Amino acid sequence: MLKTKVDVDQAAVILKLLGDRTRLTMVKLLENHDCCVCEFVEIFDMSQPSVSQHLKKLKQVGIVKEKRKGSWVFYSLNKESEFTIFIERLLDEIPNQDDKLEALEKNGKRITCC
Amino acid sequence: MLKTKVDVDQAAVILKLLGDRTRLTMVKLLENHDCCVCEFVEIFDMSQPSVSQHLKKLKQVGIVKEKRKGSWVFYSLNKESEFTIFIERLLDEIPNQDDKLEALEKNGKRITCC
DNA sequence: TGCTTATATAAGTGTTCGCTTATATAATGG
DNA sequence: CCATTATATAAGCGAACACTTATATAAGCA
Repeated sequence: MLKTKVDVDQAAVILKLLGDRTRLTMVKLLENHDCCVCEFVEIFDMSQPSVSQHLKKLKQVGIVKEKRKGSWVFYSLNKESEFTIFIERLLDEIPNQDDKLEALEKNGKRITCC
Repeated sequence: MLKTKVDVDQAAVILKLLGDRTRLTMVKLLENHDCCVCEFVEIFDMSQPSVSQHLKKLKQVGIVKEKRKGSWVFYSLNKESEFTIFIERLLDEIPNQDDKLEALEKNGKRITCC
């Protein structure tokens, strides 16, 4: 049987993780694009360890997954999680953040990574 | 113009608040019923100050509102908040918690409050 | 008025959080 | 193999969090 609703405790865990400006923006960006760590470092103007730690938390509960390509590690939304529908509905309610990636593109910082 | 989406920063604040098992369950219960503080104390088996502090946080950002009736203070979902749609869509994704109120009712603890 | 019940606020405490710097690991290319 | 680049992990730290107990405020009632 397909589970249509997420348990309250599980939902609280997801919401707590997404209740952080940085992680919420990350996940919204990943809705439409795969991104590598160094791109997030640029976008959030944040140290690389800090970015890695945020991504690790998102990965631990299965919100995102990673794929290594050469020396880069690309992150993407995990579409097979039991929380996928819940998260996608949630992301529908917040505005697109792709302007942040476009800004990278203009600075040539998107291409150097990919 | 009606705002259909919630700003990322605002969304993060809401999600952080709802990213707590106790507060999320409270809000889900308030979706269908007004509740007073003492009922939450029973339901969550938690100290009265702790319950009051959770409700205060929810009130501060406008998620809930309060109305005094005699010596009791009843809390309800604030339907006029700019986050109302966002929150109601979110609550749609988690299961009804009314069994907790029904349990109170059976113990006669619901009536003594209302 | 004084007593009881309901709720709020204050203060203290251990835990979690998000960051930092330093270091380890992994892959690339000379 | 060595140097460089990308990423992960470890350790430390101040701030925020969720609780507690003690106390204050507010309403109801004898």
